[in-house]
Amino acid sequence: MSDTIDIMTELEEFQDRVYWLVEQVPEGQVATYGQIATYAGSARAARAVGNLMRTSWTKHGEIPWWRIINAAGKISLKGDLHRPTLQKELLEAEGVQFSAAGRCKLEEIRWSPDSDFWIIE
DNA sequence: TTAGTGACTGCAT
DNA sequence: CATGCAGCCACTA
Repeated sequence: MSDTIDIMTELEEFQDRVYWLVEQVPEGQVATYGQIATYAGSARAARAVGNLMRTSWTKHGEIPWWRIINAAGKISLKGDLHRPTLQKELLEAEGVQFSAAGRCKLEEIRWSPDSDFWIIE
């Protein structure tokens, strides 16, 4: 019984962690779905992270959802038709540049948890 | 509780 | 590079 409760708790925490992590990504930097999934505790839940961004980005106005892109350094084009355009505009407004192929230099602007990440409880 | 779904990812072609 | 494909996982109805 406590097992079931623990599992449910973990799932809820995963979701909350994802939102929290996304909030940590600073302006001008980006993070990948897989990255967020990893730091949230489930390295292979990248797809699930994408789902969370898809289903509730409008409900979390404080979350910089546009700073989350795919591992190829590109903006995911699936789903909503207008969101990709808006996402690109928002990122470019922060100084993120995209190649003609729609790819940004992930190696240079990828966010990584620094000291304060571990200090915050 | 089960089955379907998708803003993903790494590897092969 | 661009596609295709199978594996993965949390969310939802």
